[in-house]
Amino acid sequence: MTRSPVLPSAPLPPPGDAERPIVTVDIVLLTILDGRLQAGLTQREREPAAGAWTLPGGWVHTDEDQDADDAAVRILRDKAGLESPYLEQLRTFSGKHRDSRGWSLSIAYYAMVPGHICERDNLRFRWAPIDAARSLPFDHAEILRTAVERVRSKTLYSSLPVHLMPETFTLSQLQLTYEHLLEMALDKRSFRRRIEELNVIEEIDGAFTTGAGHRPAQLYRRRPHAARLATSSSNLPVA
Amino acid sequence: MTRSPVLPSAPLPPPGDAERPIVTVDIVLLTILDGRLQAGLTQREREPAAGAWTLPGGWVHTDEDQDADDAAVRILRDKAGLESPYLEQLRTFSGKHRDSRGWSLSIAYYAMVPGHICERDNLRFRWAPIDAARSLPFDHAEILRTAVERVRSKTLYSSLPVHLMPETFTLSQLQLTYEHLLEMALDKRSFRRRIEELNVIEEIDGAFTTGAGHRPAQLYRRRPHAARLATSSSNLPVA
DNA sequence: CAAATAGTGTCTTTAAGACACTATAGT
DNA sequence: ACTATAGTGTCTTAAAGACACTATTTG
Repeated sequence: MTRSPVLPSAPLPPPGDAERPIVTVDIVLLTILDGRLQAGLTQREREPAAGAWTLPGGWVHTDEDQDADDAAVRILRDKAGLESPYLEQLRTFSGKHRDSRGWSLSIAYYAMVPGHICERDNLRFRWAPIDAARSLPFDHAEILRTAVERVRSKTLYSSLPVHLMPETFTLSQLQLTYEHLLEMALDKRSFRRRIEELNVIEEIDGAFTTGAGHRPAQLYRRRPHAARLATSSSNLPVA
Repeated sequence: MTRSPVLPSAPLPPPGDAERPIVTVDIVLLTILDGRLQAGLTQREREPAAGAWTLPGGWVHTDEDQDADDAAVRILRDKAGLESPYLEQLRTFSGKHRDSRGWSLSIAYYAMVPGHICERDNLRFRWAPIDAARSLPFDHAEILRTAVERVRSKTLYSSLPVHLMPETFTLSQLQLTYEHLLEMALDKRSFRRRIEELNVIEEIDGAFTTGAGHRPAQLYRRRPHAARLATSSSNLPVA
């Protein structure tokens, strides 16, 4: 192939800084609370939309963040007091009109934590049932909807919801979590078969629930290899 | 919840332009050629890596692109002469070290076209078998690997590969395309059952292949609703 | 009619769902 | 002994795979 006689409308030097998009990271933080899927929201401190509750987010700090994953971890630490939640990139939302300050771009993530975490009350933070969060500012409602859709569809064939569980849990508790996520009842036998095949949790030898008025249940924990920061390929059905 | 006495390390005004990341779009353009999965590459015109073959990409033009999808469409038009290929966002790659010019961010897409398209030879463009493209500059090899992985895994449960087919095609040709993608043989009966259930292609009434030394084959086409620009949720298994 | 590929019938194997049954704690 | 939930056995149903068989063209 020879040199092109006419150059395609190819990039010349990097665009002037003024034309560079605004780059942020936004996070859909999910948990199960009161038997419902809830999203973590923070209250904005300044314009635009000062005072409004939004998805936790922030600028990418090119001086301190190695990459966008890093920025997401930092933001969750600062805004929700979380140390190592399960975190995975969702997708990037961009455009001229999604933010009044100009052409902007948000690398969106979703994160999952067990219920009853995030109780630092010096934070402007609260949980909201996902149905009550339909009217978030910017395009945050769309980001939330996309994340919930992604999490629900992964729930159908993967072990993603184990990241909503506490350190130790029973199979019945895990099944309840799946049922709250999917908003449908699951068959106990099929559920247990599926989870066992996925091979992501393990029995804790000799550890059982006590004190309930019925037969004690085996306690389980996540297998250690279940990473907290996932690449998008890690929970696919096996080929 | 009351106002926080100590502000979290929250964003102050937007970072100065100099600290904004460099934002590009890169595209993994795929086709089947010579019975193998191949990627479309363009030759870089300037530093860094001038002369090297890379994934087609370019700056986001905040003045003319409505959003990142728009930028991807423009880049494919300019660099590969394509008008409406199937296009879907893959994920965003970012970091301090992926480009020598500084903290950069690439919104990666994958695109799929029928073979024997893109034959404008005033373009610095060529096809390369994906195995021969392991040593692309920047992190383009990783982006390519991620895209191929995504496409292969979607092939297992979706109709994605119909976008690699020409206007009209036979079921045997479609099966061959799946087999080239997955690098495995598929059972004819199961394949036809699956495709029929997906409901994405339709018989062309009375149109058959001719001239081959054997029984003619029914010709098919994509059903019109099969969008060329997909959101990530559109090809999921049904709930 | 021989060769080659298109397309179908149907049996086998595997996975998913339904659902009853047994197990074991607390009261 | 009764209740409530944990956990298992097993039959039924649906999906996937294997593979032989029929169909229809060209030469």
